[in-house]
Amino acid sequence: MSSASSATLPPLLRRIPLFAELDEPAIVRLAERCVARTVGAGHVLFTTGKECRGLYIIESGRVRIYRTNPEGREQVLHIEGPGRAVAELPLFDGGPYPASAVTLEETRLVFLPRADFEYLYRTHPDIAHAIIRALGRRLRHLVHLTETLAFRDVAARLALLLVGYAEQSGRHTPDGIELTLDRTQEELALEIGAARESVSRAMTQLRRKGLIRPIDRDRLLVPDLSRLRALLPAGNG
Amino acid sequence: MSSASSATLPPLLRRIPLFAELDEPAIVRLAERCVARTVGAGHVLFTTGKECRGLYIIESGRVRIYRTNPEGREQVLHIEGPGRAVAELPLFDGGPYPASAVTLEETRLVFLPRADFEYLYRTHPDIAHAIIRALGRRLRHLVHLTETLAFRDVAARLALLLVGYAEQSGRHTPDGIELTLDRTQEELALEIGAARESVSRAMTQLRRKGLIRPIDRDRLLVPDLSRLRALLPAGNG
DNA sequence: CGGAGTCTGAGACATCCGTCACACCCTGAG
DNA sequence: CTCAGGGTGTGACGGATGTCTCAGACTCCG
Repeated sequence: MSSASSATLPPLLRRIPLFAELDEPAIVRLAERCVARTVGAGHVLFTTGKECRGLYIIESGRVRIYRTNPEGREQVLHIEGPGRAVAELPLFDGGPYPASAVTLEETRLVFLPRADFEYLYRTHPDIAHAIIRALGRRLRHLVHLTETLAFRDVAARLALLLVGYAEQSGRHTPDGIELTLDRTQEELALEIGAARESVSRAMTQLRRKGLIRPIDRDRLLVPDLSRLRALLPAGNG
Repeated sequence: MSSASSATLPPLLRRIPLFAELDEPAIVRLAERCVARTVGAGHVLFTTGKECRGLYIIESGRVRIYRTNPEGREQVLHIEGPGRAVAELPLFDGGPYPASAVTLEETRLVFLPRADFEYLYRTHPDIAHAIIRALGRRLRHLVHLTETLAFRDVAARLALLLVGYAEQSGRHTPDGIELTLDRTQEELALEIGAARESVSRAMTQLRRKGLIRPIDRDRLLVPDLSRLRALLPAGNG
């Protein structure tokens, strides 16, 4: 962890979408209050029920937000990457963290204490609005996740996840959409609320149906996205 | 459906928490833009994916927010009652409705068109803040629902629901907490993402363990709330 | 009184999926 | 090269739960 009143912080803050439109004095003031820190993979930022001290903004790396049950099973709620903020919600309603957060890889974070965050969004309505949009995005995602968990079997949930990846980061090729799966089946399982073995079996199932084709260890091809999508709940992507 | 520029609307709006703090001119202006309507039970207000036209505020009655899958199964996301707003989310991000809404009983609604709502929350930061809190409440609820669906069996999910009812509307008696269950098992099943028969079985299970005791057709007694709560996921209520 | 409709409880059954167990593959360290 | 460790594929098994079916109870209405 390192103090962050250095001269390098303001331009860095400006690269964060949330703060992009702030004027220079606001950025400088912000930089004085922020603390930048770099943490390794697997670092727990906060856990369910703990009091919220401030806002985390991801500069680089990825953070997984999840809930655990008493038996240790885990359900991933969402994964946030560079430029995204984490834990805006408890800042607004003053409640505890509703979930836990852990870094997936080495991650550089900017931490903004709660009081300064409040000042910021009260003086800058655009920031408040941006935060509302972020909350909205998260709410939509959770609605979707809820339906997925409630209705679909493991193969469909996996298909849903793959469609998401394909749309987000897939590369179009003559044979279909190629995507890099930089996660283990264990991690996929946490995201769709299933056991690792079930994911393995679901993969096999999708492969047998010709919906996906492995290329090598961590890449696969989706020959026909629409066929994969056909397994999904209707009315969304 | 009836126009609502009558003199009765302003005091009515003031009873709604969201607008409680508005000054008189704002309330009057708001009343001019609102449309009040009364609809019967089972009226569908909007469905998943449809474009959002404005904000609904419930004056009396109850509205169920839910998602359906292609096979017709339904998952209730939440149920809102008098004083609550419905569908704030799409108003902020301009997206479609993430879920569907239907009235559970005869319900009186105030409808506020989107453009007027935007003007309102841009000119009244307190309103924006109240809306954020409402979104936050909903987000917390969904996080909780997600964990419940992902982790717990039907009996535990039912126990969770009953604890909620007991805390919200239970009457304390010498024998324990008495609560009126004004819903059929079918409705309970939709809320916890289960089949009607499973709810029936879970009820039996809870009864056998002495966690609940039926009083009559639609009332039951919870002799010891803490024992019921013990079935729940740890760390929340 | 009787009949229709709704709600509930319960049994039979199939299915999905989590868990346990184990074999195989690949990689990297020694 | 050899071996340990992580990731993956697969089989066996049992438990939870959805579906189907039916019976009994209650309400409403004539």
